[in-house]
Amino acid sequence: MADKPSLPRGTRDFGPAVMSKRLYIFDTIRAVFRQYGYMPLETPAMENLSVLTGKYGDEGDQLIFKILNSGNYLDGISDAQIAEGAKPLTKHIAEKALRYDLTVPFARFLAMNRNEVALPFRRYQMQPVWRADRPQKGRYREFYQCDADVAGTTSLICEAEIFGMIQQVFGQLGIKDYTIKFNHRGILAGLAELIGATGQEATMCVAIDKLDKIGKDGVTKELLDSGFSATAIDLLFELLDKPLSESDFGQSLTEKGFTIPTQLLTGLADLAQVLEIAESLGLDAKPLYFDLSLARGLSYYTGAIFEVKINGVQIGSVSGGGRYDNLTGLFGWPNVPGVGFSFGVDRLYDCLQELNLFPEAVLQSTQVLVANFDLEKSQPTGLKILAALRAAGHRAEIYPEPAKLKKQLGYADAKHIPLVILLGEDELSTNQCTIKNMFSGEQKQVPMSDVVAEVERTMVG
RNA sequence: GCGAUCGUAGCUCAGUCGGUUAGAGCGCCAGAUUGUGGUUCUGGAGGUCGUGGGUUCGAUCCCCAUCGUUCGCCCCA
Repeated sequence: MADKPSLPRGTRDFGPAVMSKRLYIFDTIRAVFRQYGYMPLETPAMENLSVLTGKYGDEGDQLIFKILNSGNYLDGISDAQIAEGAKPLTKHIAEKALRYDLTVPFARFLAMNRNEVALPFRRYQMQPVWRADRPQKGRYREFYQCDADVAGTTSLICEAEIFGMIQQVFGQLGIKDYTIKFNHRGILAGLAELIGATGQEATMCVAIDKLDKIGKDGVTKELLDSGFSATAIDLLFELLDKPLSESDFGQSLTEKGFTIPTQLLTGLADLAQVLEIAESLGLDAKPLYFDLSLARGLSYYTGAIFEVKINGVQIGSVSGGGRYDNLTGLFGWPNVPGVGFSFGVDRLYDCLQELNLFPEAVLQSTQVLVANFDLEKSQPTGLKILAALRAAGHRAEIYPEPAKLKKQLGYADAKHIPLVILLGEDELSTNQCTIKNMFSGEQKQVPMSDVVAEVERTMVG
């Protein structure tokens, strides 16, 4: 036997059954993005390495998949350079790399096309990204991101509309019980200022973000290790102590006699306005929760941040995003603000699977199979019916070789084909055909001229 | 980058305290049933037990290495 083929670790094939379900999710999301005026964008799988490095921090740079130069990539490399080790050598032998996310390529695109894009520019992008990470549960080295961003506006309408898109996508996918948690980086920065840790909000945020994972003691330890004072940490937890809403939070701070930092006030005002716009848009306020402990890891967020969790399943957040001030600055186009979010398709898939929310129709590839008893005799009629069904817009196929009926029906069964048209001598001689419903087992003889109409009637019922 | 875990049929896994010919379920193919699938029964195909080395009279089993898997930490989606 030849060597068994295998896949690089952290990558997957998506077979037809899985793909059908994935496409259902992609199609739903795409339709909603378009409805909100977002335009499609695709960028190359590979970027110049210099575009990607330095954007994700040291750890991120390590996780970028580099592409070895073509030809003799050691040409012009001196022994001294080799002696320096792998890291400094990388940029000489690998000039290209696989994209690590969709945000940086988007920023690169904007900077390169700044004279052509009309701001505010809304784009969505659904493509795979690659990370040279160590795979584990729910983490892959190739996975899809579904991003939608709008660049060039500070309007809070965008934030509210993102909540709208999330609600619409979830509504269409049949997900009812979910929570959209939101917070604001200004509030977190203000919080840091209040506890006398100005400038250290990044460390603070990373720690807070883990609150529900490692608990209060874990966070305390991590902050102490990072050099926060015990009094600052106590104060932090006092402030974090579960305010009900963003307005209650502001109020409770005033009652406790704190002088509220400006950026905190701005954050609170922003969030209040987002909620107001959301209400005007007719959004459901129930899933929206202000959560002061939400921090999100990504450091480039500067305004509102949010994250979506589906309740009742043990799966992390399925969507998240936020506002940032300076998307394209690294590519030489300063002061372009933006806000964006993305859906985690793989996790959404797991949720729908667990909640059993994929519609039966998603699994059906072909709607009608034309079967035959004697291919030679029934072929002309079969092809005619096939063409008529396709012309009427139905997905139809003919069983292409002579085989026992048992096998043909088994094929229909395996492929979840709901209707089978049987063509044998009896049918041909009376100019009729038999339509079999594979779910109920019912059969019906109809005249050839009525086949399409009967198929349509059966599919509706 | 660190720490574990597991590699036996297409899939999920048993098993041999080291001993002739390595098993089951599911799946696949065929028949029972030459015009009827998803149920049932019968039969069949399919494995150098991840790879390389060592110990041994003898290794799928013990030891070492290597590759791969899965999971936790870091980080992240």
